[in-house]
Amino acid sequence: MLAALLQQVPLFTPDDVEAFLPLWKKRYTVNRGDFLIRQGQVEQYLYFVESGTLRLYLPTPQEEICVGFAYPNTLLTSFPSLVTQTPSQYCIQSLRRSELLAISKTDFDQIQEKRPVIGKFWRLELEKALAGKIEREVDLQLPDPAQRLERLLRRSPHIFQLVPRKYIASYLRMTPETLSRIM
Amino acid sequence: MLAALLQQVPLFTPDDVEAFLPLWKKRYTVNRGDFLIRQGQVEQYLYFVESGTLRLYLPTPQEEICVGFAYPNTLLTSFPSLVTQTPSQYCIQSLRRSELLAISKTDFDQIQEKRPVIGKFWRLELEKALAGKIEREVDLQLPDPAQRLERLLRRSPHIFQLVPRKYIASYLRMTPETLSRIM
DNA sequence: TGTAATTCTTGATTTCAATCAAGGATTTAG
DNA sequence: CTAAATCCTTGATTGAAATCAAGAATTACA
Repeated sequence: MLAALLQQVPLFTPDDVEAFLPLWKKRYTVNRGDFLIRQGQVEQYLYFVESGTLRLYLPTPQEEICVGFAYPNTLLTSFPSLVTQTPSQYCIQSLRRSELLAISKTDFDQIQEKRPVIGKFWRLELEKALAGKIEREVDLQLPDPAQRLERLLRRSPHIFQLVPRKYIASYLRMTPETLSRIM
Repeated sequence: MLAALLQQVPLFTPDDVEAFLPLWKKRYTVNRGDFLIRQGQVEQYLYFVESGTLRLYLPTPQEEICVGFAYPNTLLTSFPSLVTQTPSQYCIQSLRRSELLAISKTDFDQIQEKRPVIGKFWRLELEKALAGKIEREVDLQLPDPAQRLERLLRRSPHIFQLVPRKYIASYLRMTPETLSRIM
């Protein structure tokens, strides 16, 4: 599954894939409600979701602010913690039984040094992620809840099949009641 | 100025800097109100701000949504347009006389291929930018305007010296009146 | 430097989403 | 399969920020 995905990256030779794939050695199975990482822990892994659904959120005194979701074929990590090796602000919780593969930061850093093409792959992933966050930034600034919903429906309709509405509402910075009224 | 900054990047040898620096060959001077890029144009350059202040915004039928600022020693571009080579959604406007250096996308791509260390430099810049956007995403989701202001004051106090309040208000998704009342 | 343009502040009013509340639907898990 | 928990919907009310408005302060530039 990860294999299929990596094989389709045009940058990679079969040899690259063969070197990369075995580094994804940890297999995680997390049940509904379990945490992949909690606030305060330092992120050590980059994950690949094989099955299931997860939510990323920031716990605050007032509420849990949902900042993202992960589902099959997505990469997942507490990014700022991973790159700076500081305690994570965010929690990652599984919304159902989920299966993941993981590569450690050190293995990932090393193979990027050894194989520049994997460094380039990661650069392209970062570029995609950054462009996505810039889109998202605009979404969040739209003053009308219906507009925010519309943009999410357009860009990620599948989320509505996977994730309870209350989390989507938080992600769209509105209450579940408001989301219910405009859907 | 850019030279000083690049020399301080630990990754770079003097030879790297010598290869990189001359590619920043375009010099732009833009006056107050001038545009570096308008909606619909395809971004060709990565800019470095030598002096001045600029704002990045999304024009919408209802309002101009401010999504960022640039000031001396920052890199600047209409990022999604640059990486995907599609028309920019965003405008970049100068808020005062500003001077910039620019490197073309093609030159930048080429030197990253030739010198992996510059690819790595860019990867690290992307990681920083992405971590910053993730912080920003949380800032925008905070329901209380005073909290959003507080976080910006903490992280970027200098922009309050550089940028008219009305743009900062938009950036914080509130009206200038609200910002005035809570400052 | 003086004048026009722009930006900021403050007050009064309105609007729209949050909150509070309760019943109904769906999902989970034993 | 059933009970319990969770989640969603709908209505009534409240509250906080947007809007509207006007005057003051600041900044631009000729």
